Formats: sequence, C-alpha cells, structure tokens
Amino acid sequence: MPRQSIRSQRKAEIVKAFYKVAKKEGLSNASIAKVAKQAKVNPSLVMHYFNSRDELLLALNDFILERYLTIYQVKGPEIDSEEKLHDLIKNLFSRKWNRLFDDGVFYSCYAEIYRNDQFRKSFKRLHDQLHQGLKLVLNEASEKGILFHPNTRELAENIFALVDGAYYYLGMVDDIEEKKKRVAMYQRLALEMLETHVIK
Amino acid sequence: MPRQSIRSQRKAEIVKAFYKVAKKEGLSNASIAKVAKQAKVNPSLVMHYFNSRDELLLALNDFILERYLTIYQVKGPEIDSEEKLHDLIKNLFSRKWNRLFDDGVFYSCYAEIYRNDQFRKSFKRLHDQLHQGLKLVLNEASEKGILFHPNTRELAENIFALVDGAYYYLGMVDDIEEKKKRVAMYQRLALEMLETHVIK
DNA sequence: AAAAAAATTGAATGAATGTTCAATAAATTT
DNA sequence: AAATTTATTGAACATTCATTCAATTTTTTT
Repeated sequence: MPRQSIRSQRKAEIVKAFYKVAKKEGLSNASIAKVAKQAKVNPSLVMHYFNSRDELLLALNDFILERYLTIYQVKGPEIDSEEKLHDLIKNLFSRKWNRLFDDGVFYSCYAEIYRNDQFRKSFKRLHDQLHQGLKLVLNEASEKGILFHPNTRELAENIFALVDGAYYYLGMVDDIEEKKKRVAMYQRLALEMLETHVIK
Repeated sequence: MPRQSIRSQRKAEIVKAFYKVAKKEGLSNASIAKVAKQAKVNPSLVMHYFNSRDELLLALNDFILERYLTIYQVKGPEIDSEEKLHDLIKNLFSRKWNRLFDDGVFYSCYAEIYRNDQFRKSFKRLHDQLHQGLKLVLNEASEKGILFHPNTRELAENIFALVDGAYYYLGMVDDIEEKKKRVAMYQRLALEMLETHVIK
C-alpha cells in the first residue's frame, strides 16, 4: 500500500478545511465546494477521499475528539494536591473548550446525532472518552487520599452533566458579569459534589 | 386593521408546517418550498408573511416556548407535599420535553444561537422563563415549609444546569437500560440538591 | 523507459435553494 | 356596486448544491 502518507495527509487537510469553513460560515453552509476552495483543491478530490458529505462529518467527529482530549494533557498527569484537583474541575467550566473547538460547530454536530445513527454512536464515544478521562483523574485523587467519594464513576458522570448543562446555558449569556457569576456558581456546586456522600 | 384573524391564523399554520417538516427532514432541510407544500400553500405566501427564513426561525422559537411552558401546567398549581415537589423535579428529567417539542429540531435551533444574535436573545428568554417557572415552584414549596434551601433562584439554576446536561447526554444513549439507570442517577442528585446547604 | 497506480482536475448534471415582483382572487369598506 | 385592501398565486431569477465520470497529471513500480 504505497503513498499512504499523502493520502491520509490530504484527508487531514480537507477535514481541517471543513472545520475552518464551518467555523466561519456555519456547518450547514460548509459545502463541498467551499471546503475544496479553502483547501485549495478541486471539489472532486474531496469526493474522491470522502465519498459523501456524511463521511466528512464523521471525520470531523474524530477531529473534535483529538482536540478535546488535550484538555487533560495540559494539566500534567499528576494530581498531587487538593488544589490541583479543584483547579482541574473548575477548568472544565471555562471557555477553554471553545479554544479547542468552535462551540457553534460543535453544537451543530451535536444536533446531527438526532438524524444520523452512525454519527450519534461516534459522538457518544467521544463523550465517553472525555468522561473516562475525568474518572481516571478522580481515581488517582482517591488513591492519593485527596478525594473521598465512594463512587468515582458516578461522580465523574454527575460532574460532566453539570459541566454540559452549564456550558449549554452559558452559550446564551452575552453579559460578561453574568457569565462570571454563573461560572463561579456552577464551579461552587461542582466542588461541593466532590465531598463524600454517605450512602443511605 | 381588519382580517387580522386570518393573518395570524395563517402564520400559525405556516409555523406549524415548518415544525413538521423540520421534524421529519431536519431543520436545515426544511426549505421554504417544503414548508409551503406541507401547509398546502404557495411558497410566495410564506415569504409574504415571513420576510425571510430567519423570521420563520424566530417564529419557531415562540412556538417552542409555547409548548415547553405547559410542562408546569400539567402538574397543577399547588405543590402541597414533598412528594409532589419531588415528582415535579424528577419529571424535568423525563423524555416529556420531546413529546412537547422534537429534540432534534430543538438542538438544531440551539445551534443557531451561535450564528444569530437575535435568535440567541430570544432563545435565552425562553430558557429564563422556564427557569423562572421552576423558581416560583420552589418559592411556593419554601413558603409551605416543604423546602429549606436558602436560595431558590440559585437552586433553580443549578437544577436546570443538571437537567440540561443530563438531557444532553441522554440524547446519545440508545440502550434503554442504561438510559433508565442514568435518569435515576441524575434524579437522585437533583433531589440531594434540594437539601439545605449551610452557607459557609 | 515503459507500465501501473494513485492523485488531481474539469466539465457537466439535474435538482433545490431563497427571494423578487407583478398578476390574480377574495373579502371588506366605502 | 365601485373602490380598496388583503390574501394568494405563478413565473422567473441567478446561485448553489452534492454527486458523476472521464480525462489528465504525477508518482511509483516494474
């Protein structure tokens, strides 16, 4: 299988161009022609590598994951103090996600899950990996005696529910002060959730 | 201003047709022509009442609100027991929202907020009204001695963050059993949040 | 250097897009 | 019943859309 490199390289370039156009003009307006133009390539080539627009969308999904997963990397692997744990949790509520991948494009992708079975599965996998990442961090914190929650899996899921819901609403908030206050409120709740709950 | 009735009536019919088409074929595929066909009307008439597709979208926003607000109505106005309060909270996590308005169309609308300032404001108003509805219920419960949380506004906001985040993830879950378990988990957390928190 | 394979292009397709404008039909007011 | 206002239609617009297929260029293998 020769020349594999240029093939996957070109595919990556096209996906990136797809993302760029979607970011600028909206996902629904990111047509093959525009993507091709952005990638400085003939529209036919886009169709050559991705047999349909849906395939391009699936490729974009991987592109998101690749970027999002870096949110755990930056902090370094070691959570060796309560402060670091809290910082990471608080970080989940920040607008950093948007720096990694455009929010508008992301939610347009999310909306796709209701119309595309394959995409939904792929999108769920993305989220599960992100949740898994948090769970590992929580496990580590537990082992080091920083965290005392009886169920790190459930805790991770609950925290992410809060993160997702918070982020969802914050997308509508224009006022900077309101935004700050809300982020602080959500963060406070998340940190409260870290405290051990007695099983009833 | 005569014949106002038929004007607003026809507009309502067109919006409903817009919703129907969007539900069946996706919001981005709900074209003027298809809407007109669904409403058994000439495409020009759609443009006559709504000067652009964006205006149709704004009208759809009101259509959502109208439907969503009924979620509080059904329970009746009186929350006179802890059980009723808990039922209402738990109800927020149910798939009832989808019965009121199609999830797929809804999230497509949500994605619009990142590209349309007017729509974002309108969409925020919708959510604030829903949050306000919950806050009123919580206030009532407080007055009746069922609830002892010091800040009903914040509690309502936090519960809705959890609801939105939970609903967001549940949209990706196909497995019925997993869905049930998750709903139960989220509901449990929400009910825990009702318990009074001491201000530190 | 010839042959084979992969990369890329160019042209063409028919269908659908949102929007326009003038014309017609129906109802209401005078 | 004539005039006016509103409701509705029909035709036309240029543009864009995803996709196709054969042709050409570039690279790799023989």
